[in-house]
Amino acid sequence: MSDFNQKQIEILQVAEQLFAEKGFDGTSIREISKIAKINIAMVSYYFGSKEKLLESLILFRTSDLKLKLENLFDEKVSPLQKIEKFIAFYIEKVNSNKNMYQILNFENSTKKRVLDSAVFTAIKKGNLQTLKNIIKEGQDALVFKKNVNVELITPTILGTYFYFNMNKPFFGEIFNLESENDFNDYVKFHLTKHIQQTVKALLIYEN
Amino acid sequence: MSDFNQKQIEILQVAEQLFAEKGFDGTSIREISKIAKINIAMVSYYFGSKEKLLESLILFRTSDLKLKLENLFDEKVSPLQKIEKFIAFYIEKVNSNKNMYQILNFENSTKKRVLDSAVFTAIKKGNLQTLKNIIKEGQDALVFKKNVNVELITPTILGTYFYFNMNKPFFGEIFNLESENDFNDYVKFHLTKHIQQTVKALLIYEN
DNA sequence: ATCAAAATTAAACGTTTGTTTAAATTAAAC
DNA sequence: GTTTAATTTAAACAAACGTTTAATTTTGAT
Repeated sequence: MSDFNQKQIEILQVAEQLFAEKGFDGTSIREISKIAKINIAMVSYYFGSKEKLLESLILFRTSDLKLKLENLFDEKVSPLQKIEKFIAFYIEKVNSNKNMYQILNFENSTKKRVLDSAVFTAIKKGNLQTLKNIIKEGQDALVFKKNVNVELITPTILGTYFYFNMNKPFFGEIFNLESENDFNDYVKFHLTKHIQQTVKALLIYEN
Repeated sequence: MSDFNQKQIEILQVAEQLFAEKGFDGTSIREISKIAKINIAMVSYYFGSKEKLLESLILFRTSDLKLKLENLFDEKVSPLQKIEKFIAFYIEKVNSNKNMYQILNFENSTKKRVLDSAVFTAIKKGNLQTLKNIIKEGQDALVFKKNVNVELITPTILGTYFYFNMNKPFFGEIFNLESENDFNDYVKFHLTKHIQQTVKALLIYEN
C-alpha cells in the first residue's frame, strides 16, 4: 500500500509524536532530525518539505482511522449490544491513534493549512452510515426511539473522549490517574462505560 | 479589574482571532501588528513578549469563562429544568467565547508552553460543583438515578460541542450550514437540544 | 509655552527557520 | 572490480522570526 521504507517510517513516527505534542508549527525539522538521529537534509530528501512530511504522515496513518466493523453485522447480537460494541471499538481505535487524532483535530480547526478533507469526509460518512444502520435496526425492532439526531451521536461519543483527553491534568487530578497506564485503564473501563450508558439512554429513553 | 487600555485591547482582540485561527506558533507578531495597524515594537512595548501577550490574553478573557449561574438556584424550577438551563447557558457561553476556548484547548494539550492551570482547574471545579448540586437535588427528589458518573457529564456536554465545532466542514456539509449564522443557529437550537436530551436521558433512564 | 512622560516609528539586531548545495560515503548492479 | 545510483553529510542559503535600539512624535500636566 504505502511505500515507505524503514527510515521513512522512523522519521514519520518521530514527527507524529512531536507534531502531537507541540503542534506542526511548534516543531522544527532540526528537532525531528535530532530525535530520529538523521541529518536535517534527509527530511527534504525523503519527503520534499516539512508540509509534505505532514501530508505523508497523514497518508501513512489514514488507513488506521477506518473502522473495521463488518463482523459486527454478521453476529447474532442485539442492537443494544451492537451499539455497545461500536462505541467500545471506536473509542479503542481513537485512543490507540490519539497522536494522529490530536494532529488532525488541530489541523482541521486551523485555517493555516488546508487538508484534503475529502478523504476524511468519506471515512466519517462511512462510520456514520455504520452507526445509522445499527440504530435503524434497533428502531425497527422497537428497541430504540425514533426522534433522535443520529448525526450528533458521533460528536457525543468522540467529543466526550477528546474533551477528557484534552483535559488530562484536570481529570488526572480528580480521578487520581498518575500514569499513562492509569489513563488508558480509565478510558477503557470507566469512560467507555459512561459513553455507552449515555448513548443507550439517549436511544431508549422517551421524554 | 484588568487594566488594559483601548490600544492594548485592540491588540489582544486581533491576537485572539489569529491565535485561534492559526495557532500561537503559526501566528507572527508582524501579522498581528499588520492587522491591528500598529508598529511591531508595540507588542513588546505593551506586553513584553509574544508569550506574555498570550498570558495577557488569557488573563483578559479568564473572567469571561466563569459561569454565572447563581440565579439558577433561586428560581423555583425543577431539577430537570435546571439541567436544561445549565446546558443551554454553558453552550452559549462557550460558543460566544469559542476563539478563546480554541486557544486554551490547544495550549492545554501541547507540551510546549505550560499555562497556569490552577486558575482553570478552579473554574472547572466550580462549574462541576454547580452541576453536582443540581444533580444531587434531582436525585434527592427521586427524579434522577443514583449511579451516574457526574464528573464525566461535562466532557459529554462540552465535548459534543467542541467536536461539532472542530468538524465544521463536515457538519456544514451534511446539515447544509453555509454561513456563520447558520452554524450559530444550529448550535443554539439543534445541538443544544441534542445535548440536553442526552444528559437528561442519562440522568433518568435506568438500564 | 515648556517640559517630562508616554507613545510610536523605522531600522537593525541576533536567532532560528525551512531548504538547497555540493561533496562524501554507501549500496547495488553488472 | 568498476561503475552507477542511492544515501548521507556538513555547510551555506535566504527568509522569517521575536526582540531591541534609538530617534521622533504625541500627549498631558504645569
